[in-house]
Amino acid sequence: MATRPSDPTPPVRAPDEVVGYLLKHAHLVLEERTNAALASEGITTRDLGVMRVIAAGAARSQQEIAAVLGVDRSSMVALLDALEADGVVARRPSDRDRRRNVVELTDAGRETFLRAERASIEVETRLTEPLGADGVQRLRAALRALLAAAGH
Amino acid sequence: MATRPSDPTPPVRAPDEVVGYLLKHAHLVLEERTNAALASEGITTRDLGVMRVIAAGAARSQQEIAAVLGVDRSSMVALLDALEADGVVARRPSDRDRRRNVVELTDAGRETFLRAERASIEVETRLTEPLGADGVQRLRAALRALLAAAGH
DNA sequence: TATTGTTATACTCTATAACTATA
DNA sequence: TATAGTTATAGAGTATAACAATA
Repeated sequence: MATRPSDPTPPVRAPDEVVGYLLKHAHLVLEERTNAALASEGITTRDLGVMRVIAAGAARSQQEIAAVLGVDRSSMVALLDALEADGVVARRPSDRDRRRNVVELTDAGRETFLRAERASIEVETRLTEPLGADGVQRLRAALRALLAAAGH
Repeated sequence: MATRPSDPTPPVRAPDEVVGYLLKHAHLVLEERTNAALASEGITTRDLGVMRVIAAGAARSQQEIAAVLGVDRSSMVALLDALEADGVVARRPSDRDRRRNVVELTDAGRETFLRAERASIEVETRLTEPLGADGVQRLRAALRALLAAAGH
């Protein structure tokens, strides 16, 4: 297996040459810092993700929100329970299909979202500062291309 | 940034404009495909990560391996138990400090590692194909810079 | 019959604290 | 006293399957 081009011996890669390692650790540090920045709002990075999908109008029912975030609909229930208990989102049965819940931000939720999104952007900007504005855009484009190649 | 510089209303970002969202989903799809490619070797993406740290000589004791991978030393125990039961790694007490375990790949483990790393590289290459070889290198550089900015 | 939200449940991954053996 | 590995345990986060209400 060492000599044939069709079956090469791979080099031993250092962990930080591996894209998966880099993606995982970059995500972990960004999430950790965002959580710290959102602590005063009483929400987590994941909560902000849910609120952002709602605020962006990218989804309306619980199942649609879950699909955008890539989690199961059953996992969305507890997440929305907590946000509803905090008074930042509201659920109401859809007029057109009463099986579905229309999920919306409350007035307080919109304010919380704007403050939290501002803090989140600040963390993201600070952490990606060494890349420059162009670099961040290229990073986003590369990750989107990777996801598109995977059919996402 | 719409009116007052010190207290701007953030735009409502689409989820796929958010770096954290892109990092998380890119990592998930890469891990999922790597797991599928490694299934025939009987190891997971995480197992390969551990074996890579050992193979690269980036760490020798269990605690050092755990530190490189960013997990607790107690989490490393079960991980190594499974790999040792599979016969791909071996633990022996260090001669110089008998509290520490020197962790090494067995002969079979080295072969498993080479096959698995080859499969892992193939998955990574296929998924990052639309970026081109330069694009992948720029992606790695950007993620390393981000981690370096965070002190990692 | 199929679908939405829900519940009960279990599984994976992880960390914390306490233990042991060594230093 | 401090450290490496281990164990017991608990907390997130997740999914699967079954149920009620509705389509």
